Amino acid sequence: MNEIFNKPYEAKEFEQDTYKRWEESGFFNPDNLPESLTHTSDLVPRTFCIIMPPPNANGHLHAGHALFITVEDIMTRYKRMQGYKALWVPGADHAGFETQVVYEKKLEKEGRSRFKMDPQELFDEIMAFTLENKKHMEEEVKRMGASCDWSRERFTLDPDIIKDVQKTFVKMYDDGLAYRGLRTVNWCTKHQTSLSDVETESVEKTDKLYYIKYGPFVVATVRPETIFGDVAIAVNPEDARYRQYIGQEVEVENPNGKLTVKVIGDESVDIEFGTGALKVTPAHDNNDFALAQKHGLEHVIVIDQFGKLNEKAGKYAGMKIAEARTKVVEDLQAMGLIEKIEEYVHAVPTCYKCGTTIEPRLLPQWFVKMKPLAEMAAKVVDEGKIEFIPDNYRKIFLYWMNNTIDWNISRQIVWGIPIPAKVCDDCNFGTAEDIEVCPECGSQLRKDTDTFDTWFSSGQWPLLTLNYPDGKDFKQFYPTDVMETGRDLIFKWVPRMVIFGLYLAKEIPFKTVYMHGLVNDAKGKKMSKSKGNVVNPIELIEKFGTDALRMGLVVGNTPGNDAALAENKIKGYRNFANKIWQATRFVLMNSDGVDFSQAPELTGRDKEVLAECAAMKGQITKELDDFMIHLAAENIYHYFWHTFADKIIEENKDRLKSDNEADKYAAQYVLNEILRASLKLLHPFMPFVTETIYGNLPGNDGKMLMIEKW
RNA sequence: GGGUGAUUAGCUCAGUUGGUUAGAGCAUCUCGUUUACACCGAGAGGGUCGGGGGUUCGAAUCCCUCAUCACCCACCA
Repeated sequence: MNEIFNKPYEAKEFEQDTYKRWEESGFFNPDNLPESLTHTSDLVPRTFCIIMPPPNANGHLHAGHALFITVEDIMTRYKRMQGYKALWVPGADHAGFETQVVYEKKLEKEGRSRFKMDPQELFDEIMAFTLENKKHMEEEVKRMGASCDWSRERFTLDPDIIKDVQKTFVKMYDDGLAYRGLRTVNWCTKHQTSLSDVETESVEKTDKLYYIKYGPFVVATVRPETIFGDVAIAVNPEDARYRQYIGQEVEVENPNGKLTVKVIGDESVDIEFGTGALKVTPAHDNNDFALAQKHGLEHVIVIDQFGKLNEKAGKYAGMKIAEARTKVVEDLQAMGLIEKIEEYVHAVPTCYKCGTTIEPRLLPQWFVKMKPLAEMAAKVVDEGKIEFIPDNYRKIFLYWMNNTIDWNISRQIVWGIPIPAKVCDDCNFGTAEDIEVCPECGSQLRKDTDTFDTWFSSGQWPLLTLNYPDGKDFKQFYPTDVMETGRDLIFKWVPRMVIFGLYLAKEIPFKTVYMHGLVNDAKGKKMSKSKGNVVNPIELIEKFGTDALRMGLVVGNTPGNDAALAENKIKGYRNFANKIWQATRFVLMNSDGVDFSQAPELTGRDKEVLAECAAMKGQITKELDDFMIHLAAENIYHYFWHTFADKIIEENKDRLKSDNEADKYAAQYVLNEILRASLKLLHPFMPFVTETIYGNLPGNDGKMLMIEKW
């Protein structure tokens, strides 16, 4: 027996070396898997593929990463051992806006600002920062035991990725699916960029609702400071109070003087709300913009990109929104134009990173026409071509796909993939063609300086990583088998991958979507820096070992639901790792030098026990096939500890001391059989301790459990 | 205003298409230093499965309803 078994299992002593051995073996790359494992009677070997959701390369791994790496690694190792050519493609995401925000904070601390920097210089700095963090991230993924193929790792800013992403844009432009549009977009006045709808967060806020006397009407508004941008008053055509005004022009008064606005009738106006009369400010409200489009109204911009009123606001020019609001209300009050003020609770969109209230801003941007694309995506899901685990995410997906609005893909930040377009500043024209002069107004075109929304590139990730359209990997592994990702990405990411897959490759990108929930603290509370309850997975690895952390993350953690992560739980699995170690020690101590080539004379009980072990294998297999990882992990744990160690080993202790050589041999045989079988079943969950043990079993020199047949 | 999930032992959670006395880990208590392991073993206590109603021979599981919590979505200004 190898002397390493003479002391308790200490994960730290073995894990890093074991990972190195795996990497050096080359078996993370499915092309290197031995035929003895992958060979089937079919001509084409069975494949299995997972594309890793590329972690943001702007920091360290958190508990959520640890969970998804564990789940995906379990799936991959399981399939690999089953003889599939298993490919798990790692990646790193430049995470455009996210990283830019992280870097801006860093600049702020240093007393610098991106707005005073040359764009290229800023880009280079963020690139250096990202590449440094990318290394940390990769190291940490390795420490989790991830059996992904590093030779295929991709970064979302790899030159060929950039080229392919830009190509997709041009194709969409040619197909009429990407267009330059002028409309109100979600503008963050702090970060000076527009955001898509999924990048805003609705926050409940109590504001004042001002009832303003406005010509023959009283209008209710929370934004009196936009009054200078009003172009109309809208009422419901059904509303008997106001019907007679529709179509007329009326004179209204504001602190800057008198204004003539049109009265329009529109069913979207709620008769019950406020006074039933709505002031229309197309440049600063999404709703009003839609109304203006419909009724052919002009728009007057009164607030600039920094959230300050402009010259159109007369004496309020230069004031910030909040200040202007107070002042305008004061002045209106002095003029006797405020009828009443009410408290009003409503949901306000804010920047999901800094919480700044989103300012709807009229801006020419690139949009993706979502309707036809979303319909394709909804169709394949409706037809059951993509399975969701748990199934209720299918409903959420469909709801989302049936309620899309056009996707703003322009970001006014440097950290991203440049949009390959030419735009006209004079008439808002834009084109993906390489021309110099605006065909609309004759002005000189300029190169668009905006970059793509991150999700525009990550949405194509399965295609990009597998080298669509001509790559060998694409032909072999697309569509992929499982997309395992966080439940919060059901909107942001999953639909976009389906859409791009269907649009470009004419085929779904994955057959199964597996959603994991959040990892919370021991009490089930959300981890947050401010609460100080954030657990660092690497610290837990240092303390208890990766295998223990993996089990702690996975046991009892049902797909789609949030999980509580307690140190005690992980400690329990650290103990379990040692239990496996000690049981091995016992078995080896009692069968030193025994040659198992002879068939043993098994007792009835032996046969029963072996049959039980085989049944356990069947059960774990079924549970893994059904993506019930939480059950599989718990069952193999329970089997090993409470059946194998507590019962079978105990039962056999006397036989091992027996003088009856045949019976002793049978006992040794049974224990060895079950030990080896259990190590295989445990390996996807606890790869390090099982691999370490396996390599130290007699006769196993150089053999790897990782590629043993399941 | 919509939607989803949750509610099971002191705590954190399982319970796979309804089927024998409802499970695990941790915690608690009792016993045990038996040469694999105290990061251990043997055993014990502890739950009217959120409330109410219904379907069924049978419900933690299916249906209705109410309550509480969590999360997500939302352009009534």
